[in-house]
Amino acid sequence: MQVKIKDVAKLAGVSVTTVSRVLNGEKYVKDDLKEKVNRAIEELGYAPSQIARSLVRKKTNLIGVIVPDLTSSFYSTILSSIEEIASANDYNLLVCNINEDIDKEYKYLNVFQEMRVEGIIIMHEKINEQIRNFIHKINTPVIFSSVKPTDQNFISVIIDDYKAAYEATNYLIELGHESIGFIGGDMRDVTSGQNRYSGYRNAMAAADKKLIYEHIRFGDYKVKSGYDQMKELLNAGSPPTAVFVVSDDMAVGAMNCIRDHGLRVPEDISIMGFDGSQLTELVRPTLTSMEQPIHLMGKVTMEVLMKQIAGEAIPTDDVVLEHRLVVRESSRNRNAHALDSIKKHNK
Amino acid sequence: MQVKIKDVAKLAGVSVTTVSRVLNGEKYVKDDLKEKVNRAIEELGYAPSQIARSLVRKKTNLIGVIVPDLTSSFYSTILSSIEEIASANDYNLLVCNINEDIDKEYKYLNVFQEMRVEGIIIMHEKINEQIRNFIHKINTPVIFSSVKPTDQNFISVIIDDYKAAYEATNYLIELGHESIGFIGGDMRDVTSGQNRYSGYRNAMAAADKKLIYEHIRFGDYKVKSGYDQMKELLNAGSPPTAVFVVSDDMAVGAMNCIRDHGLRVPEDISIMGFDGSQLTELVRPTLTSMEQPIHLMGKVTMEVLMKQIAGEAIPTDDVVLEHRLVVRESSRNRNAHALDSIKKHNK
DNA sequence: CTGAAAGCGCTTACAG
DNA sequence: CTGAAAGCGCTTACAG
Repeated sequence: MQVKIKDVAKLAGVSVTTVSRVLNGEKYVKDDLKEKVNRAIEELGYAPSQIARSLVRKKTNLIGVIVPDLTSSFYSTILSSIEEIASANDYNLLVCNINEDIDKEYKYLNVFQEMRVEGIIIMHEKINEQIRNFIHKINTPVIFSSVKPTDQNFISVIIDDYKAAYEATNYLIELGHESIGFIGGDMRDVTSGQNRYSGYRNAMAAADKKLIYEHIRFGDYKVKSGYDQMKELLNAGSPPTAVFVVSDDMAVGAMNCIRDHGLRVPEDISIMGFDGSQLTELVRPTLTSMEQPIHLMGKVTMEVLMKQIAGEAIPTDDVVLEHRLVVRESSRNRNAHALDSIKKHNK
Repeated sequence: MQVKIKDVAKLAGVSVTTVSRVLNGEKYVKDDLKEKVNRAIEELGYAPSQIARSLVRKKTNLIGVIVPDLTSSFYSTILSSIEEIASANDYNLLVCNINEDIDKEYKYLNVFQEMRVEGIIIMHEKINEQIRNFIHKINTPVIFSSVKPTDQNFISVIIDDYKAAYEATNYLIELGHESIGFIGGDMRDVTSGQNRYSGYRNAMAAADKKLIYEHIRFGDYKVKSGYDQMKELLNAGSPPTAVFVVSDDMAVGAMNCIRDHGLRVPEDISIMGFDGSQLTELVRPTLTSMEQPIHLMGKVTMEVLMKQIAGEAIPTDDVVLEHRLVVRESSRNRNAHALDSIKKHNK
């Protein structure tokens, strides 16, 4: 039922070759023929089939993207940035939301292969053996964004999570805090689990602060787990005066928990988040956070992937972007706490 | 370089027809041949080209989705829900983020046509003449989700925005509020602009409350505009004791503004949001909101679209889902305000 | 500058 | 149960 190139050719009184030439903007078509063809196209409302075209050109202009959770502000911001660059370069995005479902990921990876996507972007690192093998087997460029799986053969666009966590912790130490709690991520995640935890521990060690294991908890990056872990932390004897939380979502949950327990941020407890999500400016008090360049991360991911596809200088190393500490209302000097206590005492 | 069906046939020592039969799970293939073929597929790591398959079957399994803003929690939740149903039915999503760029939408619509998507989902209603004509011209099913353009020929999955806004306003009236402000959306939007405003006005009229035009402002649904509009509203003489804000994002902005002005929610001003986004539970005080069934909306959108594609009973009318008032901490009885004032006075 | 023909990688009648 | 052949809607050498 769809009108095809043959119909256009017939109406214009030329060969399909000529129509194809006009379609692809080739020179060497006489103006009058070109005009006839364009009129026929217009009249029939013809749009060339990208499917047929892909088959012969062996180029689909498709990129497959695997997102862990579309409803997360962090990932959807990266995705939106990827989409912007893709669209500007005539690439289209096939989007898969896996929601913890590793089988769905494998299924989608197969779909990507069948669709002959030109490149694949993956935004999580919990890849299993099956997926690892699959990625190695297909000869489609794959790039990881915001995460780095253990496998050295994959390239990633990331920040230095260890260093960022170290600096975040150090900032709290410099504020004069002695006991600094930690709410980490999934320790199966190298990037956001292990590296951030190491950064915290080493910063504490370097400053001769001892780790209090009741002040160290692990969540799943989401708001609710931040709330739940903070609750455990508050119930564990004397709470810390500052907590470094490795995602802004969890940090917001932690702040809510503190508030619901009748304590105040930052007067009683300082909170430091991680990511630089929209939430930081939204909540009250606003959230101090070790920020990732989220938008840039998506942009660079897509740009590097396009280079890989073009066969240009394939980066052999990860692309490491700059993190940035943004101080807002949720953190303050330990001395301020002391003053507050005095004030309270004098009341 | 990609291995193709011919390679599999050669290795298995059968015809491509037989390979195709095995691939498509047809009966009438002897077990031993089937096994040979499967072994060859395995050995070569063969994955059939969906491109070639689409061309002959005239079926792409592709759905095009146009999202106004991927980073918005409202749209990304709908999208995630659409993706869930699509994926379960072997449909893949081509996602376009337009970010207010109407030209990008038109461009993408053309891409959708060239990609021969089987259906199109659009989540915004500011469609212009060009887009309207285009949608009418192509014979691909189109469905609108969460919005309803003026054009009667398109079908939408929505809530009754007028009624929802009426009830939201009425709830504030029942709480005893006399002066109820309003922060609306874009009046060029029928669904979320005009209908919600009408609901507010008629509810006020029905209760004999007079409209105070200094208490009526319009934003763009985003947090910042909620903040800005609330500021204007607070500066306009005596502020209202309650404000109905037509998006949760704006409502959060409004709450922050109130707080930054040294006033409290809900003690001084009650706030009612709209949408039922994740933010409602995240912010403190938690946000009372007239909620849309966001997740269901995405699900139903995709389900109805699949029916349209299958040519089954095409719905001639919009699908109207139920809204729901969820009361949280940001709203309270006007009497409570009075009591608060007295308390303050007696201090 | 223009067109006939081959081919992209599959599926599907058709014949056996 | 199996295979040769035509065809899906394009593009691209090739020849003129």
